[in-house]
Amino acid sequence: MPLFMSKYTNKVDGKGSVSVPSQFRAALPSGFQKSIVMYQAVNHGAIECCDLLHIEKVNDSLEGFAPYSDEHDEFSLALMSGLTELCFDGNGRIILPQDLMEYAGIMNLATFAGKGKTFQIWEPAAFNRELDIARHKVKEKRDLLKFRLKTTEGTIKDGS
Amino acid sequence: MPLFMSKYTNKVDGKGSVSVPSQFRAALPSGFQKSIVMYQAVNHGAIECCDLLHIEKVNDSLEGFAPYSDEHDEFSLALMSGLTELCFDGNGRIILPQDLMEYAGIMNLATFAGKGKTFQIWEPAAFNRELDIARHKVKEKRDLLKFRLKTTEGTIKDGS
DNA sequence: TCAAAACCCATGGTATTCCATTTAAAGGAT
DNA sequence: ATCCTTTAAATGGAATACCATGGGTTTTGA
Repeated sequence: MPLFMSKYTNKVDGKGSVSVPSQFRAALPSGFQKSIVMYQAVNHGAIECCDLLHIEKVNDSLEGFAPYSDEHDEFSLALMSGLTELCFDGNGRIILPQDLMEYAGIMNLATFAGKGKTFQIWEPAAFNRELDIARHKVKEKRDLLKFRLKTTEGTIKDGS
Repeated sequence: MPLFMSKYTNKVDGKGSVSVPSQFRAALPSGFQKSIVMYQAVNHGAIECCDLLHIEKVNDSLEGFAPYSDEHDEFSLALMSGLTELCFDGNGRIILPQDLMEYAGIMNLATFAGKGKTFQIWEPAAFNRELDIARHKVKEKRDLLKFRLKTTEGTIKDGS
C-alpha cells in the first residue's frame, strides 16, 4: 500500500493554483488518481487531504447507522458537506478553494506534509511550528507507540 | 460509486427555478440522470433529495416487513406518499414545489449540501446553523463512527 | 383564453484545458 | 567526485469550454 510521506513546498499563484507533488499523486490508489478530496483539518489550521477511495470507505461506515436516524443525519451532513473534490489539470495542479486557503492562512507558498494514509497542506511557517511541537510531544510519549504484529504472516522485518 | 459531497449555494428565481449543481447531476447513477426525487427531511426544516434508484432500494427494504403488517403499512405510506420527482430542464434546472420551499423557508437562495447517498437543500442561514450543531454532535459522538470504521475495515480491506 | 409549466437561446463569469518556459532532479561520462 | 546531458516536474500565461443565470417563447392543461 502506497503512503504519503516526506514534505514539499510549492508556489501558489494568484488564482490559488499549486502543483501537487508528483510523489503524492503517484501514491494515490489506482483508479483514483484523477483527483484528491480535501477538508478542514480537525485539530489544526491546515487542509487535510486524502483520496476518493478513502472517502467512500468513510461513507460506507455511515451505513452502519439507521438511514433516518439522528446519528446518520448528523454524521453524513457534517462529514460530507465539508468535502471538496479537486481534479488535477494536465500538469498535476489543483486550484485551492478560497475558504480553505483562508482557513490554513496560505498565501504564496504551500507545504505538503505526508501523514501516511492522508496528507496535509500548510502555510510553511505554521507547519514548522507545528512540526516542532509534534516532535517534542513524541519525545515525551514515545513509549506509547508499539508495532502491531502481524499474526497471520510470519514475516516481520527488523527495524521497520 | 459516485457520492454527493461539498456544498453549493445557488439563486432561486421568482418561479422557484434553481440550477442543481453540475457536480450533483454528474453524481447521479447512469440511467437515472434525468430527475431527482425530493421530500421533507425527517429531522429538519430542509428538503432531502436523492435519485430514483435510491428510492427503489428504500422500497425494497420495506420487504423486510410482513406484507400486511402495521409497520409495512405505516412506513410505505409515510415514505412514499411524500415524494416528488422533478426532471431537469435543458440547463440542469428544476422548479422547487411551493410547499417544500415553504417547509425549508427558502426564498432567493438555496444551499445544496452533500450527504453521500443523498443531499439536502437548505435556506443558507438555516444550513449554517445546522452545520454548526451537527459538527458539535459529531465531536461528542465520534467514538460511534470509529467503532463502525474498525469493524468495517476489518472485514473488507487489507494492508492498512 | 389564461396561467402555469416546459423549452430554448443569449450572456457573463468562472473554471478547466492547453501550450511554452523555467527549474530541478537523475543518469552517464570524463 | 565534477561536469555535462537528458528527463521529468513545476511554473506562468493564454485560450477554451462549461455552467449558472436572465429573459423570452412555445406548449400544455384547466
